[in-house]
Amino acid sequence: MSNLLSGLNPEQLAAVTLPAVPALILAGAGSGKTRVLTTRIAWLMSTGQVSAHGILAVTFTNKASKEMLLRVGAQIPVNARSLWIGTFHGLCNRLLRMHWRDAGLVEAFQIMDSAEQLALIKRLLKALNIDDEKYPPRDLANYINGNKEEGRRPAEVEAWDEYTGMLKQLYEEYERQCRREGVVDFAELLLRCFELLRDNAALREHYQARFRYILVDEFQDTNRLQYKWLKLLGGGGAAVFAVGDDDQSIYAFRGANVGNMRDFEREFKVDTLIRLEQNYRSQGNILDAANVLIAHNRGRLGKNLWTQEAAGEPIRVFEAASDFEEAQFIVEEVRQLNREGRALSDIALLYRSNAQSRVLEHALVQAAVDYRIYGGLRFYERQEIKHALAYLRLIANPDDDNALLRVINFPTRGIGNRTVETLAESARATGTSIWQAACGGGAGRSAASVGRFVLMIEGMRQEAAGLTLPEVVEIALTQSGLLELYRADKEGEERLENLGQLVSAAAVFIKEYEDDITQFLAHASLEAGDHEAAPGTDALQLMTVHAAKGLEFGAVFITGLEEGLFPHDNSASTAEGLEEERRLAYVAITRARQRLYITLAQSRMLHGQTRFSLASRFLNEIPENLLKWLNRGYAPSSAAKPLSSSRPDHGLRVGQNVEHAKFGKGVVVNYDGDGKNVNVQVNFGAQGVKWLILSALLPR
DNA sequence: TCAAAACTGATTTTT
DNA sequence: TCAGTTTTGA
Repeated sequence: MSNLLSGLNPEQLAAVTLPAVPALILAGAGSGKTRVLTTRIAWLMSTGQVSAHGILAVTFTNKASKEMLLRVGAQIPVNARSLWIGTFHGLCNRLLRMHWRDAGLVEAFQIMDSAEQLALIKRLLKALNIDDEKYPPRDLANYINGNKEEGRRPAEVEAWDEYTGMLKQLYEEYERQCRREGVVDFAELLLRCFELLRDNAALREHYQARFRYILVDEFQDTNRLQYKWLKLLGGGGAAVFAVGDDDQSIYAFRGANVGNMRDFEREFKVDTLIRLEQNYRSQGNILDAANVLIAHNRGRLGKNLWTQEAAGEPIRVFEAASDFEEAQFIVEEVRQLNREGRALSDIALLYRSNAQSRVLEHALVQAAVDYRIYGGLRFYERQEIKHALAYLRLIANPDDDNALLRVINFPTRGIGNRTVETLAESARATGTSIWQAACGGGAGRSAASVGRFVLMIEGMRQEAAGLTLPEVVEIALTQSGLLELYRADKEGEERLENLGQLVSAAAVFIKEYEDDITQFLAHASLEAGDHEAAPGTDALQLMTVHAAKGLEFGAVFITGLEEGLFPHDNSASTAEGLEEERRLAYVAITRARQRLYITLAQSRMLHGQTRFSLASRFLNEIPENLLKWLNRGYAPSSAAKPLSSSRPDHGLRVGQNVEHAKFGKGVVVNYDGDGKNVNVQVNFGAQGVKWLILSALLPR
């Protein structure tokens, strides 16, 4: 055990060895958060305070829960089955599978991903003859998910006019349809599990008595429903150990509520708040910059990172004339770093929005620098995989309309749109699934084709009964004609390969978990596979700042540090939005170990137009003594061209820097008029974009 | 039934 | 600008 605890700093040690009371651990970036979490689990078990059976550890991503399990396992022998470590959704799925009857679900309930949820909504609107321009499917999905994440069923939803009344009604219809099909969406997993525990005293007390220790990772990212779920489960006096960092809360837009941290302190009567402020990642200047920047936010729980490391290098700043030039600079610098011996995989290019990657990629391709982008298609999201899974879903639960519609005519088997619509209508009329309608005949002219499809699925189901999961997958691939289809397709080679991998995945699954189709499908829905760089190859890492959270690199480039882009225009108008942008910048800075670059461009191509902007206020918030400007006083180059070739005599130029007595520094975006009456549009960054008369401006 | 043409909207995203 | 979606037309 001394072994287990050795090397921990005093705060880490205090957190790891806390008694069985609710505690909030404020864990700064790079402060050894995961180590504290895993060591606490190992310590609790090795000291005999609790067995694996009594511990529940919750994370947000599969990646995090896998890592946690791995690292606990490295410290102490564990039985992965009795130790419940998983994502909120994964754990709720586990509980609902065990108690499906009490939860009011069908045994083989299927999990819809976001795309499937949207497809179901579109279908619903069509069936109900609702104008999808007045009620956009996306908005409706947000409305439904939003309500579920607040714990509200249709009955609890407020409606005050025709429009909101319709939304409420559609929410009801949506639920009815989900029930008919035996499917649940992601939010439903959480809400249904919450309600199960809330309404079933015996079950609630059972699990409250079982999980005496609950550990939560990334607590600042929890939404209201997840918080309520934790409160319910920990309500029996469990020691809830919440680890989080309010300064790294960057997911408010998807329902994360930082306020949960304060609520937790109050409602769980936390009197042990531990701050992990020693940073083991970044050098001094980088940490200083991060600390000063984040200090501009209000209402923080408060934290100041420090390090034993030296100050290190200053932060390098490069202001380019254009996004193109910014990319050129970065590529040159990356090559230089690489020549100096830094692996490409230890260098990251971070950006606020995905659109920025285009120019960077272009420059990288030209310079033949290997790179990887985070955020492509994941394994289980591939078309051929989705098709294969749809057949498996029909085997497990034929009432799943999404699955049926996806493959009833794929590969094509003479069941056209018309026929499908007839089936859907008759299903609608009788309140059943499309499968039921297909079984009942009445498909008009194409009755024969539909009948063959039904027989094929029935055949698969019967055969599946006696086979192992990988065998069932193979049957589905063969009998559906998917394999044949892709074999005939000269570009189907990669798809065939992926389908082969699906069979392997099924084989791995039954070894690690269970030989059960539904469980495998749940696994596929909850864990769509990762889309990060394939290990092995040394490649430069490109990603959004959001995607970089939790990662670290020797050298980091934060690009596009401009007003309007970072902070983004869409967020800068509210105090909360702006503070979240600042936290995002904080996350970006704290990714770097030794070297940090901040780059910006005076002009940038956006939505097909050249935009001129000023340096980000975040850059101005970093003290000058921490920065090293690589090209201060740089004159705008040819990228800034006059609007018209016939240059007016006032000498104004789009992209020109100007100054205003009240609004300060700005950049000319546009102008209008000639001679004496010239109006100029100026982008003043944080002060906004304004139209002014020329005489109000001074050139700079 | 498919491909071309027209249209639209563009911040961040895991489960 | 450009990618994704929907409409149109042969």
